[in-house]
Amino acid sequence: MTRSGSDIKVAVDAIVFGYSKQEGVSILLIQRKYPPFKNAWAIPGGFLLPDETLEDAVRRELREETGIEVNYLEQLYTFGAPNRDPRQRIISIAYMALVKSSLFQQLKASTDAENAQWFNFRELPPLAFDHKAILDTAIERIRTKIRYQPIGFELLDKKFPFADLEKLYIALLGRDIDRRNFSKKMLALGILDETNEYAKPEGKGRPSKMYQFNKKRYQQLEREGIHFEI
Amino acid sequence: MTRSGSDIKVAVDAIVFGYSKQEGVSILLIQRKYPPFKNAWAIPGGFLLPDETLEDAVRRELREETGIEVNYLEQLYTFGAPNRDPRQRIISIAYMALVKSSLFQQLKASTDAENAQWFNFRELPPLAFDHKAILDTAIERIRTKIRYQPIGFELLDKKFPFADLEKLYIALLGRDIDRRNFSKKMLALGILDETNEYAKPEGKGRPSKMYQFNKKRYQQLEREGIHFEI
DNA sequence: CCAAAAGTGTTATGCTTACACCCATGC
DNA sequence: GCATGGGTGTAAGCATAACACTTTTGG
Repeated sequence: MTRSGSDIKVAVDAIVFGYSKQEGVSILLIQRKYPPFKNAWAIPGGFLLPDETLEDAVRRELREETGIEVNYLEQLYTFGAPNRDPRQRIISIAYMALVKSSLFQQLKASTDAENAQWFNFRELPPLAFDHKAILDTAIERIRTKIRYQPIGFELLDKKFPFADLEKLYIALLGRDIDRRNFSKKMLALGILDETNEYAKPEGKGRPSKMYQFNKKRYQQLEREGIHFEI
Repeated sequence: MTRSGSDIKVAVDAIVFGYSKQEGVSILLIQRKYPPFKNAWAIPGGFLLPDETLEDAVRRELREETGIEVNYLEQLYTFGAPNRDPRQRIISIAYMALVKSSLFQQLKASTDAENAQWFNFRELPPLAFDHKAILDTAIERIRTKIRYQPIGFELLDKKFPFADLEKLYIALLGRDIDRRNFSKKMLALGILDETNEYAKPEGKGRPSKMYQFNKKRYQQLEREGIHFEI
């Protein structure tokens, strides 16, 4: 075993996804105030403290830099190329985070997060460091994962109109999906519960029933070895 | 951004898988010579040097500790709980590595790797640190991944009898698979090329044709968006 | 009553699964 | 010639994919 590693630093970064029917899928970026890459956009993140877990570090950095609280966090990949930061060797453990729709919309509206800003995931600005690669990895991950794990619900509110779920899938997958087949599959699995609430109609159109993700039921199916796939 | 991280060290660890028809799926472990966990078995690995890539570090450590050269390497997960090492904070970036069958069998035979040893993946000894968790992650990963990515071939030789491939799947998945359906699917995709060689019969039974993985064809299918699934 | 969005069933097709007998070799 | 492992096809069932009209609301 070779003993070394002393002047290598460890950081965490988080790709935060938000969603609303109007804005689509968005990603939270911050604008750098100092060189290198001064004024460029970057993924929020920072150095790991000596006694905190990786996840705690991510949550802390997000709080400090953007004021956000996420409700889903998943480790993505660790980026460690020797020259990814021009100043010194930094290993970055990247996480993917998801924010509930209502919170995302509040944040969109507020100006609290001084230099943080949401960008549609298809119209991203140039990014600092190797953050483009990190982001691509995250987008790839969420796209793949939404097809066989119920992470989409983490981007929606507790109760949501069915059409919002469908639009989320369309936005992420970048292609149309058949509404009938989609609802058939979702409802057949029993992981969606109908509520007796209705969405307030916005402008025109028939108001939709509100649905709710049934996590218990999902975990039950998971234990039985039943997987869904869209 | 919080500046810190100075006395956190970075290590890489590798879960090395080997396979032979006789031995089944095996994992390479080393026996620790010094405390903590003196004499306990552990996953090979060590500290990252200031200027090497993560993959280079893994390959170097494997060479140093076990004399092995792997032909497939994939980042698995990063383990960083504050107390995973009793001495100090160590972040470990774990990799999964695969070794070709013939090389695995050479290594089994040789005593070069003084304190390194292969263990069947179902009969593992108690492990040092959090290495059990790392190993479980790796086993889970290879099991899932072999079903939709052609990583099984990385454990076999360039040319192999079809039955070996089948046995590898049976060993990894831990259940029988239907020989006819399995070969139908594999051959239908065209990712396996028949050679005109035959395996030397060992003892009894009809000798089997040797097959070869057609990587180009697989990459072609991948580009066309066609996925296989066992 | 018109425009917009929600809600809902049926059929065809392809894929997956289940299943059993013959073949080539060594001893 | 027998024991061992290799090689092969077909039919049923199931899941997926394709497809369009009716309902409810606001204006």
